[in-house]
Amino acid sequence: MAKQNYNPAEIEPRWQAYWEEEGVFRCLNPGDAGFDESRPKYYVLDMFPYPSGAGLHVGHPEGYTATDIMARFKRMRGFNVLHPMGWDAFGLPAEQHAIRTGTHPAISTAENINMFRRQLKALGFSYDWDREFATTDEEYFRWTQWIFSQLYERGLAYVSEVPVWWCPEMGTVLANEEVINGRSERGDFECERRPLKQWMLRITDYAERLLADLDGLDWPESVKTMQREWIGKSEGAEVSFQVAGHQDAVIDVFTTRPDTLFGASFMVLAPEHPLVDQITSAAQKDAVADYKRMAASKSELDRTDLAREMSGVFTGAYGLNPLFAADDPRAKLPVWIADYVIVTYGTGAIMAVPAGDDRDFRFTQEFDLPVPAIFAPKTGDADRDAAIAAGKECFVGEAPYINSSNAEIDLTGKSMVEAKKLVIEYLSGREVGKSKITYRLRDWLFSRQRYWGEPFPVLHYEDGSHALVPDSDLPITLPEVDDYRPSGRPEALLAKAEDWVKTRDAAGRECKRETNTMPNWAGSCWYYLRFLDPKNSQRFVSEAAEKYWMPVDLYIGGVEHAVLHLLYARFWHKVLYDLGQVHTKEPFQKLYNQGMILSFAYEDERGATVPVSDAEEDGEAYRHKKTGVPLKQVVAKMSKTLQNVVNPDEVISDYGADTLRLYEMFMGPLADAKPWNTKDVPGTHRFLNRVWRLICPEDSEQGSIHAHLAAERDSDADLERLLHRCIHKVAGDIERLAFNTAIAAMMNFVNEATKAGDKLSRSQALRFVQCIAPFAPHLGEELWSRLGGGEVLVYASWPLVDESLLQDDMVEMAVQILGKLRARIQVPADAGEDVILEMARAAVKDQLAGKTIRKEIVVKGRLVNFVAN
RNA sequence: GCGGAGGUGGCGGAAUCGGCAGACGCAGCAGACUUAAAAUCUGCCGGCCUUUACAGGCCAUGGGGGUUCGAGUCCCCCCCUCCGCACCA
Repeated sequence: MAKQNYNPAEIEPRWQAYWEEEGVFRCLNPGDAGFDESRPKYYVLDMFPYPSGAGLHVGHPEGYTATDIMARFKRMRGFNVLHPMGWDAFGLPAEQHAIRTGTHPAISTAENINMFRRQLKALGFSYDWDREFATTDEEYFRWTQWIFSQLYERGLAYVSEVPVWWCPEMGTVLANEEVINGRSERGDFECERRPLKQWMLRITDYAERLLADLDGLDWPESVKTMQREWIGKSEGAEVSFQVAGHQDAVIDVFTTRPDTLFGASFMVLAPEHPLVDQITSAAQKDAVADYKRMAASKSELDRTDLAREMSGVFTGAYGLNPLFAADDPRAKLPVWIADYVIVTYGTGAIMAVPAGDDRDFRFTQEFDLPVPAIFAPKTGDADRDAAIAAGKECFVGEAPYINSSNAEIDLTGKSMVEAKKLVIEYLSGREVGKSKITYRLRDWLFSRQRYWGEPFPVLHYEDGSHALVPDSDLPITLPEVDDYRPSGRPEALLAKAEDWVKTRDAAGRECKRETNTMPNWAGSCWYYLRFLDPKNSQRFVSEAAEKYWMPVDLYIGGVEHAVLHLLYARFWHKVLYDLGQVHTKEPFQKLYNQGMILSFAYEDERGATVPVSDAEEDGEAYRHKKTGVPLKQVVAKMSKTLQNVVNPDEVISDYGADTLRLYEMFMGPLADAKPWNTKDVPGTHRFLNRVWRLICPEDSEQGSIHAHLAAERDSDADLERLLHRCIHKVAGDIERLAFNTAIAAMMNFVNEATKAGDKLSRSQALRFVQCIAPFAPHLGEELWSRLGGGEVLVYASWPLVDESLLQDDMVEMAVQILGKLRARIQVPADAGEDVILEMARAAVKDQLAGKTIRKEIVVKGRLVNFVAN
């Protein structure tokens, strides 16, 4: 028999095979034979990956290890745990690969999934693989199409011709959320606005609920803030302005500050505003046309550049302030067009109040327009106050009103809230205004012109009408095409499949299939529901499974999905809730974002990147191995260009999966970004080795353990105390996702147990092994089995903690004088204040000599502080 | 500009409720074992100063002020880093 030490390459595949063969992680549903409904449930979910051709990188196992520890811990705590994994497999990369190689996306996707599955299994994650599916499976996207039909029937899906983002490089349109500063979020390609006929989803109908329901969620505040900002609710008023000399023209504006209407001195329309041509005077016609042309040619980036100067042109028309009579000189407001007003927000027109708005004020400075003062603030800066009251500076906020009255209302002395109310009441009474809520959120542009996505279950007729494909005909599958290359025109790729497009409806009428496909986000909008009941052919999920498992108790993934995926999924979920298909208003009760794993990279003096393999440490500095030039160490995202990518397969082959899992959890807090340090990995591996040697003799025969662990005997009291503390600390830390400190606690125990030699008892060894098993499950099972722990460790219940053992009989306390440490004393844990004080005084007798004690502070178990001088 | 998170040894980080700053790990130093090395084990390991030693003192959590017997933690001002939003009326 071969002698062996800790050998992950041998034990890890063995236990993985065992788990799989025995179906250890199979998770039962209500109604299944053997399902125990007395146990509480726990649904712990990873954001499922897009299976790219590059395989797993070290960022993936970070979140996956965290959820796996939680899943394993909750199982040991007696929960029914649902911990599934699947594939977000529609998307552009597979299609681009197809363009390059001619391989059908379905084939490369299947290959990538196989690679990902193999890599994930090598990490020992406790997924119920029986529930695995890909969004590209017909039996899955059948229901994605079905949900679309539900949206359609509720009037939440519609076709509209609106200006949308078209990305020529990707050959598709994109949603607002996918375009940042006029460039695509994926790939960073230039995009342009084009009016195109597209499918839209009415997410704006849910804006208020998407906003309000954030409050009840246990999510990172930063993500909630991002969603709130994206929804962008603002409360104010809509005000209608007559246009002098144009009976049929009314300019509606949206304002959050109706109380400043008395200070309106001009108006601004977006250059694209539909009224511009109608109201422009003959004299201004050319100037306006020129300006419109200029604004249209500007890229989105130029238009949103804050630093640039304000531009605009007078239209020659005048709006009339509804607070004043038409012949009152204060009523007449020149109407300008300017590109600082954007057509897609509010009504695309504003009333300009330079005394109360910084942008409007800057505009008056640019074009030398008057600034009627409406505020007289007391900011404490007398010069500034005077300038504001004189209309020489603007003031944004709440301040006492001046010059704000007409024959019927007077804002003098009113608060902002009162003033807003007064003005809105005045306007409503005359039907020239009303209170109004505006959202920044736009409807979701839901169609793409690409191949590798879900087809729409929609038929088009010659007369321009369209209808849904009946549910019984779902799924609509993708046709075969020869050529995946985009045409360069905004035209759907599926249009090339003419035989597929031309079809007949159930009644035999000729019609054409919708040729757009759904965006990548569609599949991830409801996958968490399908995991509950993935094989159901009658419903997208059974009622019983949905009622039992929802909501997701813990959802871990990257912060990059803060707005897109998480907002879209919440929207669909709420629609399903309204349809009575799910019973919770929100899908994800607790959300947690893991931080990005960064890596060191090296730059020479010119800032050029040097491959990590060419850098060497030279004392405190770094230099190039070959040329010797000094290098600077930087922390950066892992990338091919920086040549600092760490490959998880290599880490596993060098140290094993347990070491990789443990290292990623030990690096630092889960939520933080942190650099991968190759030199630290052996440290965690050493720790696992120490755990091994604590239980197995060096060069042991297979399956052997230390002689003193072979039979049960009395446990050493000190070690028992340390063990209880360790178990308690680890359990608490897992609950709060503080895995780094949990590991530190286990290291402490192992250090102490190692020093204690053969005092460790079999029972203690078994309990410690249970404690470490969620982190290093293969090592855990192996040692559990060698110690004779019985059945598989996965379902052994978490060791009990005796609260009374968490504290020592004697505790060390600090003795301070004026807050400075002067001595330490050992006192019985249950000692009274008198006893403690007596011992403390004795301990610092010399330092107290000649001083008067003014006050004595005792914090039991911590310290004594003498206020003495 | 607005909003959010953060700044602690040579490095990653700990300090959960205002109570002994630096747990745990890495790197480093010294020693044991070894013919030697690796591996392993033990000890030391924030800075400055006093001291033969034992010990002891002072400073220290980005900077400055404050509250408190006591502040990494609370309050005010400032600096820096990262993230999000960005003419949103």
